[in-house]
Amino acid sequence: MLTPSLSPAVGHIALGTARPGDQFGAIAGHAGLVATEFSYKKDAEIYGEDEPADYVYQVIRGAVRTYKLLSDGRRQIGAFHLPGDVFGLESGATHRLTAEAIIDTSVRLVKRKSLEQAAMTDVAVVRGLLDMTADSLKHAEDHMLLLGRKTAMERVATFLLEMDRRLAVAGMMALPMCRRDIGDYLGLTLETVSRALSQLHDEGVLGFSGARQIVLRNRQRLRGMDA
Amino acid sequence: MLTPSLSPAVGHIALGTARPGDQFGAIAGHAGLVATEFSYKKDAEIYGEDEPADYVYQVIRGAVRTYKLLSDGRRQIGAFHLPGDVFGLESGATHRLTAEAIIDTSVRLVKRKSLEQAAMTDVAVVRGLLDMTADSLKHAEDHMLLLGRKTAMERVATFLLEMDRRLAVAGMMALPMCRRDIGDYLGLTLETVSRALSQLHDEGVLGFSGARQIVLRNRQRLRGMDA
DNA sequence: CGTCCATTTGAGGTGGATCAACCCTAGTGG
DNA sequence: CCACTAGGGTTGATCCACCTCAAATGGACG
Repeated sequence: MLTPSLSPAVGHIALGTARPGDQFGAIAGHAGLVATEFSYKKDAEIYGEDEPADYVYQVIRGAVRTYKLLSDGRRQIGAFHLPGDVFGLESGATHRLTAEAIIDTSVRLVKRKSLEQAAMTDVAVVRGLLDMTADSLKHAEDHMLLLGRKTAMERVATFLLEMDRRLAVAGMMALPMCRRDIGDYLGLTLETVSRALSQLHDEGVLGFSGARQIVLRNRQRLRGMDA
Repeated sequence: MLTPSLSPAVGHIALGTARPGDQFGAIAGHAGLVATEFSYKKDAEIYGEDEPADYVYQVIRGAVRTYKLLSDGRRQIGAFHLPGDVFGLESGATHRLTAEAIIDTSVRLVKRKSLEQAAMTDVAVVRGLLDMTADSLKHAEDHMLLLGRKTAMERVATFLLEMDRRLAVAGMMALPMCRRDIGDYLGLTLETVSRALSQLHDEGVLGFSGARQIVLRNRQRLRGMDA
């Protein structure tokens, strides 16, 4: 992992200007918490599985994938983290997934120690951490249902609706990730993802302008497909 | 859902005798928290998906499954809860999975409101809730890898090692759940689970004394199979 | 304009699902 | 105490959704 403190891109800013809806909101107001900014190039590792969890991160710009690997290289992406999302929050001492920048990405990070310090005296801080962890758990529970029981088409429909909700601007979404990432998120191969998207395109449910620029033309239909 | 307060089986006990390793440990010491005991018959629903989350539960005796359903009845069990385990802990207002007793089961429960009250003033309580939620998240992350990327045999091997760790006594485990439950936990059919177990039996990796009494004869081999 | 990688599309294979008996065993009632 | 029954479990045969392997196409960038 790159060491943030050695980077020329580092700057120090005080947390305390929480925007509405900011996931850092609950902890941002705490005096004394200092956030550092840092940037990662496409495909750069932010932290590795089982590495010490010394920082907590928030995406400012770009996109991050967190995943687990099996010994033979099979990969399961647990979540995509988009601007505003917090990731890398752990209860134990180490990270349980690897985090990588999907595209050039900027993150804000705070020292885990200082967060623990703040949490020791401020109930609102711990409460904020609890809510963020509970959000991750909710996502994981929904995703277990998808991975264990949904068909390929249902998985892709669910994915499209999730991404539409999280990153659509003006009815259009620009996916940061490739087909292989989508497959590894949905428990499918990249070919199966591609075929499902092609079929949805043929049926007029979505439109492409470039493989990663997608506009949903029939959300209702898609909701009906996600089981 | 049955209403605990109407049950004849109800009794009131003060939390405060935390055993070492008790998952309730961090919150049990808090003065004023009252736990109620309650029992459920085999297959009884403890709470339903989207019902108000008014209580948090701990298994005393028996076993609980928590699951999500798709509209056509496909089911994904997210976790099995065994004696000592806490379940039903939510950040939002409602439960996100359904909970059912697998066999006759006793639970301890505390009012969510009183927990929130305690959490408001006591950092240790929130911290306890955070740690328990983080444990659930860790399990969910591991399970996503299993559901998305492991083969049937790898899933069953992982399941056996998990149950061995959690409920083996004297090298033997008594599974409380049927093959269908195991399948719905692992994202497989009950037939596939049965075939995998039979194969492991034929290979001498495990022994049966009744379909649900299993003894692992070669844990190392099993660990090698769980990928 | 050419190169490279992502994506699409095609053809064929397969792991696990489905459908269908059959078997075991715990529980029940005679 | 044993025959009967029902529900859980096993096993077999077949099917098919998705994977694998392979090739063609396309789009971004130098």
